[in-house]
Amino acid sequence: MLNTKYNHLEIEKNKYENWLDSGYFKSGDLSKKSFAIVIPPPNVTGKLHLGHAWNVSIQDIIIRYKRMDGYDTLWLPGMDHAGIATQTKVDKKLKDMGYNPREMDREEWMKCAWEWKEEYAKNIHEQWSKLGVSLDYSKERFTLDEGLSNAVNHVFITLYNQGLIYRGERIINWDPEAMTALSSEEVIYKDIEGAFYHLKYMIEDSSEFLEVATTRPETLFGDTAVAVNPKDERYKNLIGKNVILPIVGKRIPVIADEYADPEFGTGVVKITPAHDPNDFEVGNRHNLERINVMNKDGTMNENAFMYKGLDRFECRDKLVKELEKQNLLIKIEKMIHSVGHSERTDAMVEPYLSKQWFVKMRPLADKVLENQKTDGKVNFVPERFEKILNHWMEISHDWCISRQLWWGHRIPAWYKDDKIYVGFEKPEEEGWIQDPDVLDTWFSSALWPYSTLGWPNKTDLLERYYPNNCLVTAYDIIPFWVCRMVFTGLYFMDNRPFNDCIIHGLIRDKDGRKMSKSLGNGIDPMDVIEKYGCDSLRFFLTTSTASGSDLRYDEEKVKSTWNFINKLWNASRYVLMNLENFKKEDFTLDNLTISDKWILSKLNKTIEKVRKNMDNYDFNLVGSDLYGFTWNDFCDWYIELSKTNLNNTTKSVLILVLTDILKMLHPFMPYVTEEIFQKLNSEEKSIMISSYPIFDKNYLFEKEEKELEILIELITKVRRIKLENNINDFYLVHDKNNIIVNNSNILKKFIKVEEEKIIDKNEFNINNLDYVSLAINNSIIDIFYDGTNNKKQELENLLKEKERLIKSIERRKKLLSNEGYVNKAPANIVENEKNSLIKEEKELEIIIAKL
RNA sequence: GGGAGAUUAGCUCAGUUGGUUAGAGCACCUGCCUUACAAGCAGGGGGUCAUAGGUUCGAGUCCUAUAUCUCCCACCA
Repeated sequence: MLNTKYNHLEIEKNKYENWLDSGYFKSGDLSKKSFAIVIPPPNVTGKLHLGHAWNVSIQDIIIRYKRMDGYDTLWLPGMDHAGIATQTKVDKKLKDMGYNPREMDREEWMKCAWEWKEEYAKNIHEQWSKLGVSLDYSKERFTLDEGLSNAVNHVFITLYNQGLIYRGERIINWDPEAMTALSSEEVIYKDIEGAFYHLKYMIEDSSEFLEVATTRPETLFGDTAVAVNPKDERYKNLIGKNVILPIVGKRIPVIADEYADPEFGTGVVKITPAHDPNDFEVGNRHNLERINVMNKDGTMNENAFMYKGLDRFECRDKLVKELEKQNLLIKIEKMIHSVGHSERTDAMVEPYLSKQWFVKMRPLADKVLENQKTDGKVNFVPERFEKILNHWMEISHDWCISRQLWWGHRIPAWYKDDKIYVGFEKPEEEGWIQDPDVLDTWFSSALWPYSTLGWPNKTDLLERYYPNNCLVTAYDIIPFWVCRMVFTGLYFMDNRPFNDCIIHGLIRDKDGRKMSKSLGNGIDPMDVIEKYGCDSLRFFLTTSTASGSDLRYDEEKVKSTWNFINKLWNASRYVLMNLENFKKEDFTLDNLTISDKWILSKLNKTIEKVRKNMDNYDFNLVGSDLYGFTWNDFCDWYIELSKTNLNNTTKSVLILVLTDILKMLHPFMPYVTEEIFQKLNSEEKSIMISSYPIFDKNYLFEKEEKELEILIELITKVRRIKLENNINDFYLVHDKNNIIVNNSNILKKFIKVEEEKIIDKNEFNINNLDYVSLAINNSIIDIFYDGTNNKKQELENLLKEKERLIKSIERRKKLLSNEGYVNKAPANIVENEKNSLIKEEKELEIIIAKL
């Protein structure tokens, strides 16, 4: 027999291993229709957080549902090498151990990185198993494994040969700490306190000057012009003259360029083509020299003269002092401005001139935009996220894909003198040197939906599982990942990578703040699992909010989910307790009572709704339907009703309904449903491979369902009257009401009325008692009781009720006398309105009579 | 500057194409240790659906403005 309390620790033990050993997670049954999802590969940089738990729970729900519903499901696991993120962490670890990673041998360093990867991959596997996710581990991939590396090379070489990958010298976002280029998506803009430094650029052979404002004075060593707007009357006469670059003392020209905004600042801009993307463009237009003034680590180089070797910020301080001393500083204006930071190292990003590899995005992005206009588009859930994809594809700029890192796919390009060779192998000739750089980590994850299936080889897996049926991810990953999978998928596979893209939100703390290390408000899902169980966590995560919106973590809600599971547990205890001598051959659905029919009818309506919502990925709706059906219909009513008539039919219905509840809850809470399912059906191996409930219209009993609803209404009203008037002993007097006559056993139990006190009106002749009348289903039922103590209270209640009814009746009459309503509203709704009116009029009549 | 979303009970959130008296969990009040469950049972109170207009027989839902908040993008010499 089960314990009186649900013990999640006990129940969640060993089950995962059993499922795994039984091979239930494996795909490949060719007799079935396929259904595939690839997991968003977590980074091998740390522990999974609540966001991951949410993400994989959604996927597991979909996969378990489809598996039970007869599909051959592939849920392909894997992890991402996470280039810069991992390298930063490995470097930090090595530094803490006393090494200087930059002085290490590349091979040696890679060995450390692989050790790191193995360790973290192991952690992630453990966490996945704690989360109960049914991944097909036989298909697991890693972005740096051999097959995927081959796919990466194939893509790079193909795009290069087709002119969609090029190498060029551009201003890119430079992370001086990791000493690598970044893509614009990897730059996070933050508002920080900075300053506007107003400097004097003296006009050559004159005592006059131009006032130039800059936020980065240290870049003046790279200035090769100052620009004014050609239409700016103030400076028109200076165009073509020279100014003297402060400190440096050299002459630079005053040029005219539209880029200078007369409205902004002083209208004069210093032009530093090697350190600002806009200045770079201006420099191109005017053929200006590009002078790089910084080293890769953010220190100043020889072009900064005496400041050589100083950090950029130290240089700024010293330079400003010197400018002040030379009377070239006009003022320092404090300001808040937004400055780019590296997503991974948080270092202030430096716009920096360097030679990098780029993907030419325009043609690829246009292909996505075109495809979104066809039936073969990616369907976003919720739909509005399609706009995000389109928006990114519209604004997309060329993607900088080379990274000055070691951890990643080495770029398949070799150089000899000024020649470039791109291919799989090093050219045979002597003297070719491979590019030392690696590719952006998102370059490999962009291929994930098909590279994991064996592409570029034409494999059976690819044939069967591409496009994937869906992809599940958070909205913040759309620009990094979803967009890129879509354009590479369309380009290389000539088909969208997935049919549906299910978007969920971000996890926040109880007060709506983002969870972060610096705030210390992060929650470890493993702690939640320890305290409340994986089942509680999963149900909470997946049913607490509508799809696409953020979720606040609230321990109280996890707790209330635990209570729900405890309720399910105890309902199951009740069922199991009553099945001790019940054998399989005793199962029968003959002679169904009104209660049996009621619950079966409700069950089938629930199945119908649940299936619809599962298919639409509306898991919060599934959650509340199942919660309500299980707790209110099954526990509160059917189980109590069953106690009045516990024969084999009732027992069979109990088993049937509970089993279907378990099956529908199983994708959400795999462990507890498995535990109970096996106790209930000892001959079955696992709920995981049982079949999902099917809606059966033969088990819809509208008449009985309605009748029992009437009985429930009566019971609820009588209970209320009993409580309000403090009644224990009473007569239930009816007008030959069959629902009452036929269900006296139920009434006996539910409102504790003795059988002999349920009396036909014609046979009732006690006059000295008080009474309350109820209008139930077109007949009047009176409750007679000794109310000598409650006269005042009763009167009050009656007056209140009278007031309410008058108002309501008035509203309904008005509505029904409105021709537009009666003619245009759906007939059933008008009909209901009429019935309600009749009922309320009757109720009012009773009250008036009584008063 | 451009875009997306939000605003519903004390709190956190649902609310499917417009259609009975707008729902749930938690919290609150009253009464119960009723033989599955007191982490429970029974009953109850609580909402001008941000504001102002409009469309409609009918609006939380559709349209237009406004306010407040959140997020994304762009700009920021």
